[in-house]
Amino acid sequence: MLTINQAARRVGLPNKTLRYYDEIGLVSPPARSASGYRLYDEASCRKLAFVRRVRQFDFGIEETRALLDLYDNPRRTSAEVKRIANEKLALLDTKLEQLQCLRSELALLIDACSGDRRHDCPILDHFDLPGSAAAHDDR
Amino acid sequence: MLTINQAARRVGLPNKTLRYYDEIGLVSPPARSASGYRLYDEASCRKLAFVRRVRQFDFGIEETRALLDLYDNPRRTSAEVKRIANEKLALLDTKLEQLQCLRSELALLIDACSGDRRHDCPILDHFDLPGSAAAHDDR
DNA sequence: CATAAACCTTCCAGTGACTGGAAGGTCAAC
DNA sequence: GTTGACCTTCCAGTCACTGGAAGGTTTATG
Repeated sequence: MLTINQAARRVGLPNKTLRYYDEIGLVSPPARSASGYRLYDEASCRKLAFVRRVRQFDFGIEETRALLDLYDNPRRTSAEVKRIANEKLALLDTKLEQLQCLRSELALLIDACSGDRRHDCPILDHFDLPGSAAAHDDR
Repeated sequence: MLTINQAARRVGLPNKTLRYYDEIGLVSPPARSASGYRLYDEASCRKLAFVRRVRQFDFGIEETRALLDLYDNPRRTSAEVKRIANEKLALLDTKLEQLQCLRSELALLIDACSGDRRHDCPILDHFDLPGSAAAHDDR
């Protein structure tokens, strides 16, 4: 049985996070020592590592809990898991698309920017309101 | 002069966010009515829209504040802005790389998953601890 | 002029997923 | 036996809002 810091090192999470996961009932240590120390076994460490991996994939805590339930439940079918994973993949794709769009816009702006001591800057101009140029130009 | 909801509609942000930006001193309305209503003018709307765009690029509030200071300050050089934008671009690239990595991993797992009524699932197996197989196999 | 609705105000609480710190108990080494 | 590393709980803070309650104001209509 591992104490909290040993388990934390083993699975690569901060001990505060393990306490938090215990608190919210996501992964609780299977035992406590006589003096109240959390004691993690192999199975709970695997769950923690599982949670860490799932979290890296940007699943929220409740999604992670659902996945963990499936992981825990030997009667779950792979179809259930696949459905959840597919939903997440779609979300991930949307996010990626948005980020890529931002990335290329920002890169374009940087390209357009002289980066010298001049005071006009296409980066800042770009962030302006549509129609605010009119406020400058038309009045 | 626009009231808070008019300004909010104009720049495409919730009125709560405008109040929040006022509270933290990011963008404050230039005036209040006799009865205390926030009154936004053209310039403050432009700043709000600027902030919205910048936030879409995933800059934090303090980065946004820095950018807004530059936007506000006619003596800033484009070099300053370019430096900040370049830093952000690098961050964005890192984030994109990580997400793409996650995406392809997840896609592979979904591919490998039978998605039927069977109980073994490569998606779940994948999230397992490295070395946990040993715990199953070796004991 | 009364009233209803649609606004506006401030203040307080909650979100998600932790993170930090204080106050205090426990354990291993020298 | 005392230092120092570790453990506990509890409370507060983070970020960038978001929601709601309680109450004041403005506008439109009867």
